[in-house]
Amino acid sequence: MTTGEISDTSQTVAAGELRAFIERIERLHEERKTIAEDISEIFSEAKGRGFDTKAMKSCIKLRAMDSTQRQEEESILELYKAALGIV
Amino acid sequence: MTTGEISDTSQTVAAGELRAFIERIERLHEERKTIAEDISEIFSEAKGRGFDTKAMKSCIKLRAMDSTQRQEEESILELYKAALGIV
Amino acid sequence: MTTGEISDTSQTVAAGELRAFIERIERLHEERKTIAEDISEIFSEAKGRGFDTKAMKSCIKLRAMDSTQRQEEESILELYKAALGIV
Amino acid sequence: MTTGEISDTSQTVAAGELRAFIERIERLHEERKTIAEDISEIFSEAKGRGFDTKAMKSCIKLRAMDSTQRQEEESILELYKAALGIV
DNA sequence: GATGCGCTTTAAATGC
DNA sequence: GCATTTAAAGCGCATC
Repeated sequence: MTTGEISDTSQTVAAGELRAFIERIERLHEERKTIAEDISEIFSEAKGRGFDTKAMKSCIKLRAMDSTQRQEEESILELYKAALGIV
Repeated sequence: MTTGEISDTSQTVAAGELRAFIERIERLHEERKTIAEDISEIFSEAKGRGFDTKAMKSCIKLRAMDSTQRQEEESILELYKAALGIV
Repeated sequence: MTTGEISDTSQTVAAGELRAFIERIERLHEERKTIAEDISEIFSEAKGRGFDTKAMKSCIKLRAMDSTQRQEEESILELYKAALGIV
Repeated sequence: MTTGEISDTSQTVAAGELRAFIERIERLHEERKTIAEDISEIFSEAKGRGFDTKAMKSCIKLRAMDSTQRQEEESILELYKAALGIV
C-alpha cells in the first residue's frame, strides 16, 4: 500500500461526504427559490387587486420588527429630523 | 347612507383582503426563514466535520452557474468579441 | 472590392467610435466610484462621531423626496397601517 | 445647570455636526447624479449613432471583470477542482 | 402603462 | 465587536 493510495482513499470518503452536504444544500436552495416565486406571485395578485405593493412591503417590515427596536429607531429618526428641521 | 359609511365599508373590505395577502406573504417568509436556518445548520454540521464552508459555497455557486449562467456569459463574450472585431 | 472588404471597413470605423464611447463611459464610472468612496468615508466619519448612519440615510432620503409625493406615500402607508391595526 | 440644558446643548452641537455631514453627502450625491446623467447622455448619443446600448453595457462589464474578477473566478475554479479531487 | 431587467443600496452572515 | 464579504431588497430604466 502506497502513501498515494491511502491519500486517495481518505479523499474519496471526504468527497462523498462533501457531495452529500452540497446536494442537501442545493435542494434547500431550490425550495427557497420556489418560495420566493410564490411571494412574487402574491404581490402580483395584490397589485392586480389594486393594492400598493410598496406600502404593503413597508407594513410587512413594520410587523416583522420587534416593537422595542422599532420605537427606538423611530425615536432616533425623529430626533434627527428635528435636528435637521424636517417637518 | 353617508359618504363616510361607503368609504368605511370599502375600506373594511379592503382591509380584510389586505390582511389576507399580507398574512400569506408572512407565512411564506416564515417558511423561507426556516429553510435558511436549515441551510445554516448543514453548513455548521459540515464545518464540524472539518470542511471549509467558504470553499463549499464557492462550489455550490459554480455548480449553479454551470447550468445557465456560464452559457449566458459565454454568449455575451461572443457578442463582445464580435463588437471588437475579434473573429 | 468585395463585400467582405466593405463590411470590414465599416466595422473598423464603428469599432473606433464604439471604443471612444466606451472609454468615455469608463472614465465616468471611475469618477462615480471615487465619489461613492467619498460618501462612504463621510458615513464612517459620522459613525466614528457617534451618529446613527441608518437614521442619517433616512433623513437624506426624506430631504431628497418631493414633499407632495412623500406625503402621498405617507398617507397610503397610514391607511394600510390602520387597516392592519399597526399602531 | 439642569439635565435638560445639558441635553439640549449637546443636541444643538450634534445638530450642527449632523447637518454638516448630511450636507456634505448631499453635495456628493449631486455630483454623482450629474455623472449619471453624463453617462446616460453618452449612451443616448451612441444609440443615436446606431450602437446597441445593451451590448455596450455588456462590453463595459466584461472589460471591468477582466482585470481582477476573471482571475478570481479562475482561482475559485482551481479550488473547486481540488476539492473534487480533480488533479 | 405595465413588466422585466440591471444596478444600487441595504441587511445579514462570517471571519478577524 | 467590528469590518469585510455576500445575499436580498428596492429602485429606476428601458423596453414592449
